[in-house]
Amino acid sequence: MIKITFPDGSIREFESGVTGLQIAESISSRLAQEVLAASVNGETWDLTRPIENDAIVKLHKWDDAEAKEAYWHSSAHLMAEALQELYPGIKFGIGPAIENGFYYDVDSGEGVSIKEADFAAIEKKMTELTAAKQEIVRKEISKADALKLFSDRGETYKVELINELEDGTITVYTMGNFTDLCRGPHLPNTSYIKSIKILSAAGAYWRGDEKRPQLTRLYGISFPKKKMLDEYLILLEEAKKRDHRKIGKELELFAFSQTVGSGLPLWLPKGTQLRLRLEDFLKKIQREYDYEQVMTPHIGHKQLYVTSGHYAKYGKDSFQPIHTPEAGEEFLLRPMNCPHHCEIYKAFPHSYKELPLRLAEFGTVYRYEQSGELHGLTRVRGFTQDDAHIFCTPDQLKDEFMKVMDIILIIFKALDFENFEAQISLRDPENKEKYIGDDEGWEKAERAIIESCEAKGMKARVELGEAAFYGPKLDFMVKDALGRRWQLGTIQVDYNLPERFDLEYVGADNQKHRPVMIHRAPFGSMERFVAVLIEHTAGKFPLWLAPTQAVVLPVSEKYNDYAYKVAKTLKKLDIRAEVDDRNEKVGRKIRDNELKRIPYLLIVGEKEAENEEVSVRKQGGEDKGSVKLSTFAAEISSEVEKMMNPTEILRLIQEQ
RNA sequence: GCCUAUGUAGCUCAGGGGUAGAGCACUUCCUUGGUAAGGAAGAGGUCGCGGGUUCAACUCCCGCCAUCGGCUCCA
Repeated sequence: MIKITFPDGSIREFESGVTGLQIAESISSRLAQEVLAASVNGETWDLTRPIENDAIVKLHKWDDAEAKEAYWHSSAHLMAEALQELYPGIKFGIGPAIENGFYYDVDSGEGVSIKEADFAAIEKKMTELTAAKQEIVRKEISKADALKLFSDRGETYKVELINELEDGTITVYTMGNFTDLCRGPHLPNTSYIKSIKILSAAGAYWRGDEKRPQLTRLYGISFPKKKMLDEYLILLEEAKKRDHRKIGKELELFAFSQTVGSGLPLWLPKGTQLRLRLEDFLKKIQREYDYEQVMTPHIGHKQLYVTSGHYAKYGKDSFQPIHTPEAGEEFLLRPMNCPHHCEIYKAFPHSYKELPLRLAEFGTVYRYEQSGELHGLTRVRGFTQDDAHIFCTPDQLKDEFMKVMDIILIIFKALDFENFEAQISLRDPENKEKYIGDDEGWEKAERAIIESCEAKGMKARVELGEAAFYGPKLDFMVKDALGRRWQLGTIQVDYNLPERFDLEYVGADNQKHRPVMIHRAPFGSMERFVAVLIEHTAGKFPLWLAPTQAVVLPVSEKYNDYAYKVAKTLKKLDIRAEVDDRNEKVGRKIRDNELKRIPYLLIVGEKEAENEEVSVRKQGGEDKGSVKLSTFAAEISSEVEKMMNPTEILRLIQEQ
């Protein structure tokens, strides 16, 4: 007999060799139906794998991540089995469970490609296999046997994987005629998988290496109930409606032109208004935090980037130099603002008394992103960073770093970005040559970031090898409508550029010292931030950001003049209003999708026109009745003012 | 850059070797104290761009450009 300890601390005895499924059956038949995987001493196991010794056991139902992983992983195998039947000779790469569903990388052979049109057949075959209720059987095998098994079948990709594994740790899983190299865990049999959808096919390089063959990656998802699949598909549809590219077009925020160039966004009047509001908000915060605004050109002499190290690292993959007609000089479109700001620092000598010096600029930069990488406003070739560079003494670094964290938190709070993830990106210790600068500087910088996060109580994931080539950083990531992660705010410590630009200050000891630099961009870039903001709000912006804050609706043609007068008066008070005039010959009707997103509707008719009033209705909210135009304007202004108050927001954060 | 798909009216999309279609939007008129209102009439397209095949190409073939979903990359 063995002792099984449950999560609630209770202990029960079972025969040695009992399985997770049997334990579930002993508790209740309903649990046995719903359980999908088991954790044994913290490791996820197949439900059918015998437990030989005393163990702590937790049973996982669908809602646990462990259960979903086993479920989708088995689904990936099921898809592979179906593919093996449909495409004889197909070779398999890897096929894991992912955040939403699973994929399998396959090589369908010369001249054979699996396309969207084939999905239905694959789904059908998979469904057949689930109906067959095939047992999924785990087996431990020796490395030699594994190599033989897979090389006999010509599974070159699997053989490569096996070669890297330790003998004695190798397991395979078999279902029907399909056997796959796999660590597991898996479902007991294929009948658990009920509703299946193949979602997309895409190319993916073997082992993520663009020099190696490109396999076909088939993405799919599966659920234990048809209703869950339907709900998921509806969710995807809903997410597509929030796509910033769609809403950006509907609300006339931004556009692209083939003639201007791909990845070069054009900000339309309303989008520009939205963006300027965000910029004003940040400027206001920066005034409180003692930043100074600067302005620098969009191009710089090639030598500037040679000095900064950017040219050596990225010169060939950037927009190529601009040449002058006579002097034969070379200028680059700037890929970043820091070198310019370093030159500002160098323009005058500095005393320790002036530090920290915080130079801020909404600086537009140009980067030649690969054509396949461009994506709406989130990945573009010309964009504006809400950049600032802080030059400080080493002693001031941590304090400055934490102040920048505050700014980012204020912004995320003000815009209700609750679900951000913080990531500390450090150097890859294995590949130090990829980075510029000495070990000591790197270690100091990395320590400063980690300690700041600790001091602020910020939970951050640490990623090795994700640092910028000139220094470690703390990034803030937010998901878009479809769950894709985008990096927004970033804070980067840099001991390196001050060295390269030979930046100095005179200390209290009257000696020259090297300042430390912090690069930071709370929004990241205005383009990407606005994109994510659009997807978060589905284009229904808070009042203070709304591209149009009120729409004026005359009840009939007689009151058109008054409606236009109202809109004009409001605009003078910095409240953006438009007239939706159904009779006006030259006017543009407000699109219905847009109308729903405008916070206030102002209805004007005879009574209002006589008394200089408007009849106010809040979208999706109460009818405020008729009020004086000036009263309405004052109310909106004070509401906007309140929402744009950084000290108030900081107070709110500290209260939590 | 690579793999898959797509490009037809302002928008969403259908179509198909022989003069280009729908719904919504737009214009005019009638009706309307209104939040995707109804009726009637009308206007709107070099079918992404460039070649080729053909008596004839928006449709078939080739190349390019742009876009979607991924991969790689990401200062």
